[in-house]
Amino acid sequence: MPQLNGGGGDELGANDELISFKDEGEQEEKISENVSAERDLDDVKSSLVNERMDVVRRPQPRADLESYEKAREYFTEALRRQQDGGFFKSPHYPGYPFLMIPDLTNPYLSSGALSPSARTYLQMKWPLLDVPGTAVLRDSRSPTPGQLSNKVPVVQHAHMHPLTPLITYSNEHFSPGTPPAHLSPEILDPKTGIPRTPHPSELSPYYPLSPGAMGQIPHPLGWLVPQQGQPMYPITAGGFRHPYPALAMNASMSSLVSSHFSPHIVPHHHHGLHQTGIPHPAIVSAAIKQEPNGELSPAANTKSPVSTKKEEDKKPHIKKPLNAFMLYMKEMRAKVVAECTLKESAAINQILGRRWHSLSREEQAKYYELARKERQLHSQLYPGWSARDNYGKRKKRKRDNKTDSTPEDFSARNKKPCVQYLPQEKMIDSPASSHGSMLDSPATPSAALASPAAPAPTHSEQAQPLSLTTKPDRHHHFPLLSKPSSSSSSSSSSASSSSYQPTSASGRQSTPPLLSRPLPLASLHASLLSPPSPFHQAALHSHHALFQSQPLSLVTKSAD
DNA sequence: ATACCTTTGAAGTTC
DNA sequence: GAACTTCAAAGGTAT
Repeated sequence: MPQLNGGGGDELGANDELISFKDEGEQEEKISENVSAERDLDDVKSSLVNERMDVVRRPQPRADLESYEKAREYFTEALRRQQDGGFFKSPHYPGYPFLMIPDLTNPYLSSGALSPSARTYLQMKWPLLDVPGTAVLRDSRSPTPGQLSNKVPVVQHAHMHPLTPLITYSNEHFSPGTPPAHLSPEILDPKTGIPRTPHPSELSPYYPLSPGAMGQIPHPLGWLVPQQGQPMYPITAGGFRHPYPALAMNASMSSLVSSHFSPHIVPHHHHGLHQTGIPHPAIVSAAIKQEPNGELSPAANTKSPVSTKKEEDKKPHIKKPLNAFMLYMKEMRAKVVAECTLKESAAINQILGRRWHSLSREEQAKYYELARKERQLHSQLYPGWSARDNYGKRKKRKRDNKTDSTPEDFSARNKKPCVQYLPQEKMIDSPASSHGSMLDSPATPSAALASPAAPAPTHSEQAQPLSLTTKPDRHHHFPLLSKPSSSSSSSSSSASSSSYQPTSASGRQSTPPLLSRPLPLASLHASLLSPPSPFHQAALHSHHALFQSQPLSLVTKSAD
């Protein structure tokens, strides 16, 4: 079980890291094949660097600074704390259950105020920690909704548990403009905008309960209870068992959770509610997303086409549970964004992707475990839900080619050139102690950890140019435990060499199955040659497939 | 206004 | 069972 101060934290905050990001961006820009582009890139880089430095060096501003500045300040402070080994020493997820903390970044709670949430969260999160309460309060109260922009969460996350945001399936509902909930007994219904009085069940869990008291309440989801065997969630057996309290707490749903909720509070529609009557963050208003083609879900009844379609439209969109990487992204995005000036999600994601690979096995294992639990919760909440239900709900990507995309086409398709991967980042990213990892099995992290065979993935990646352009071929990934426990079989073993996971062998969505990132073939082969651990075998297998399927691209790319 | 981009992983579909 | 597709988050960018 991960401990609070556990290890390897991927401490971000380091200035070096920032630099690496910058470089990355630079490289990304370099993608352009022409020199002029590089020049532009340099310019951009310079500006980015300067900006970055500003952020890093900027003296701690005071309250009178602009919201943006404040945001940064907070973030900086958070980073400092992390580095100081304080509160956020490292992102551990001992308490996956934290995700269940009601109201945490609750997208439905228009109160928007992070304050109560944050406070509650902190209190619950580390009930045993000897954390200065003032500090907690100070952090949580700070940015008022008005001060924060919609992107506030980014900053706020820095103060919250890294995973807190993970649970919020739909942040889009977050309303920064409303007053902090803790300032008023009233809670605005996110949908109706009508103020309502929070039900005791909504508040009691957090506010009234002292950290110590909370531990006395057995958590219904024992498996979620984390560290030190201390139940952190004040969820009573008879009461609120929702695995996603955050959701349940949301204005409209919280009342539903209670047996004596006020009818007027209940949304006129039941969409978004689990059969248990408990809402889930994954539920998105049907209005937001609806099936273009009117596809019916299995649950659809047999009504006339018209009515059915209507029903369909009203049906809540239950989002897929986040996978390990998504969880990681949610957590780290804020940091990356704060550390560098990059704003494009695509670029950020590239960085995150690399960082993900640079994570130690243990670290990744945490996310896999979280993801596994997320899936479990999700399945419990929506037994009948299938990923297929969401198919077609999103506009179809314009996927070009694929069919016609031959290796030759590949180059043409790529608008962006490959970026050289900077070793620096890797080194910085991965804890010194960590040999990079890769994967492990979420289900059995320990097993993965045990595997000595794993060559430092980081090395290979560091040495190898990474193409930001296309997706790294997943084939190179070692088997992960993607299907953790439950399902599969895969037990995966750990990964050894780089972060390659063969699990889903298939190529990624629209991108051609080409290797954008020149594979660390040498290292890969080396690793494969070594001990024939299951992991290696799997890797080998995947690679064979890879080579078979796209030999050409591989060669060409690597040559680069 | 909305799709795209970009990442990895999970799960679905297709063959 | 391999290969492929879709979606999950996110937010700037492009259309």
